[in-house]
Amino acid sequence: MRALHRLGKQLAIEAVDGRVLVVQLGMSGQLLTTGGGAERRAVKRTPPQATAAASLSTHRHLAWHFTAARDRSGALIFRDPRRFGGVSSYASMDALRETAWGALGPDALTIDAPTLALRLRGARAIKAALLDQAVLAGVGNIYADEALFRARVRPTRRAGALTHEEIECLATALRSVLASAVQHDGSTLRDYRAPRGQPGRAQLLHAVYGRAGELCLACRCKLRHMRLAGRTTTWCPTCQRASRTPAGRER
DNA sequence: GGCAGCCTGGTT
DNA sequence: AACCAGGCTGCC
Repeated sequence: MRALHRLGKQLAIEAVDGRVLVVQLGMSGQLLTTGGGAERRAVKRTPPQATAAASLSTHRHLAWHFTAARDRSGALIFRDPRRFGGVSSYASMDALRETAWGALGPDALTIDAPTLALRLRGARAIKAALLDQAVLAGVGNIYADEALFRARVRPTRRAGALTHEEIECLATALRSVLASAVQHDGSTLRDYRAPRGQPGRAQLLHAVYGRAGELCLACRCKLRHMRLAGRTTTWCPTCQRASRTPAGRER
């Protein structure tokens, strides 16, 4: 392998000959690793019950086997119970960038406010815009809700009607929510596992996702939920106001 | 734009 | 049996 690339939720594996495989995990996909020197070290630190939760040996659709010296060979496994994910190939990174990746928006992990402002045009709901990978690449249902909560923007707000201040806040929220999720090995709600098979811990940090009916961590009022852009959407009716708060009122 | 449909499995 | 789930495509 020559290099790894990522744009949004897509991972590109560039081979030595320049050809590229793109992995998209979809809803339930996982990339798991076995063997290699690192696993032995990781196993020592992993409690036995952590691996007993779910069988990671079913629904294995694809595996790449690597050989290396001194018994350090291993494999990379693509596992996807729900089969919404997939792997596709491209002749080169240029070919990928000219086609699939050319249609994606800028990466959400490093989005800045001016760039975000340029992307958020139109009358549709801000949440629908955030979920659109052509607008911004890398935000799914969990982190759209989490970022909107942190930015105190109601998901139904028209994307093109956000104030400069709100966009600034939203860009910062997107970066920090995603960076935190990466740092915590992602959100394991059911299927997802980090490469060594360990569950993520980012779900412990969710302020709104999956908490409809519970109390807002900031204001203690009851979190509401609705269907938006075909997805369950949870928000705080007090913290995330329907329109910009008039000057002089709270913050 | 919204939304059915893709697919499996867990919960109600 | 019906409904729900982390995503995305294609069809109105």
